[in-house]
Amino acid sequence: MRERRTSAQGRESRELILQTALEVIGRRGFGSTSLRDIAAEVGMTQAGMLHHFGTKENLLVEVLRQRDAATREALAEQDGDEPPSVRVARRNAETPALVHLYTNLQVAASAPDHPARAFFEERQRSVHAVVAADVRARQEVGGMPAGVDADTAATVLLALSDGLQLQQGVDPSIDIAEILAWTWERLSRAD
Amino acid sequence: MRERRTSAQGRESRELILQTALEVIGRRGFGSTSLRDIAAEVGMTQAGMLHHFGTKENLLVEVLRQRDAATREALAEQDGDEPPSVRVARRNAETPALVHLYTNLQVAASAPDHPARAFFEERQRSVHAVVAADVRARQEVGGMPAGVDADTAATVLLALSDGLQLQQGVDPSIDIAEILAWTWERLSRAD
DNA sequence: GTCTATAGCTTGATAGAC
DNA sequence: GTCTATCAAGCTATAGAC
Repeated sequence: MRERRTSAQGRESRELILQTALEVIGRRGFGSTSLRDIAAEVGMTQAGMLHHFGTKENLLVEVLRQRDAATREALAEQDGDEPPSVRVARRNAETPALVHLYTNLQVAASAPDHPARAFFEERQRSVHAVVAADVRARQEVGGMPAGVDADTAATVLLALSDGLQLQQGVDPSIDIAEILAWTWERLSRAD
Repeated sequence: MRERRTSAQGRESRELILQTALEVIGRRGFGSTSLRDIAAEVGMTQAGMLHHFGTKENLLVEVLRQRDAATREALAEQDGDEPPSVRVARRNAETPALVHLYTNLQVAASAPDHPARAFFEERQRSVHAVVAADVRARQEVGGMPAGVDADTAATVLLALSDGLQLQQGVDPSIDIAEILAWTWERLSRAD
């Protein structure tokens, strides 16, 4: 029983750290947030946090990993006829801090030797696969013209999502889901 | 004459610094390039460089400013029927370092108090205006259906460009101009 | 206009006690 | 699992000589 309790506490610490990290980054901005800043808010020291995650990048990647898992679950639920890209965008609009973290970390991970690079490579592949599969499924039901290449469409939808998130950093008035839906609608027009 | 010569030398120093900054960032990556790194390659000290630009951000923004000016000139030249977004993408493909710098600096400028924020706000406005005007011009000639809202189309094309650049950081195999042309073609289909 | 020297700060990470 | 203490390194920016 002791082991169980210990392990549960450990899990709670991790949860608290991840959640707080996101909060602080949202408030101070990615570039101005240090491990110390997060630790202070958690009520722990920098060293204490690193005991759980090893490095800063591990910690941040873990935030995104958890979010991705939650997003997959949310997508599994039935919800009208909207494509995944639009549904995810609506969801993300509720958590701007997460979008900020995602964008910043991905850009940093462009460096060939960045520790988070592998995560983003894999993530890009898997997300692309989901979106492309959705397009193909709709083509079989006639919801999307067969003339549209599913992989290209997926690339467009995903890049558009990322680009809108990037632009939103500078111009917060952009409504990402709306623009995505507009684009989706244009792509769906019969040839 | 002395004044003329002095000023000309100053201009040459600035040029050399800007050019070298881009080279070094391309080689080492944005996140791993310090003023010292650039200065070393220029054959000058960090302090010497700051005499010309004041701060690091000023220097980097100046690189983008010059590039923007050159791009505007290039766009003015006649060149087939391709829309500005595609032409610019083809041009950018020749200078990946510049795309890397642009993307990184823009993300960093998302922070509300970042010194480069104003530059990107203004830039976004002006680029949007150019692209939207191009769409409207084509609508008058019949090259683009009137049912397409020009501002929305411009937002899509620009965000798509940015997003593709972002993704290219992780997956260099993406052909940005091709995807943009594909999207442009789909948007141009008559209603 | 360029240099030397350095201030002044922040950072991520580690060692070792408890 | 968490803390204290500290390291080693890095950075931008500035002061002042030349």
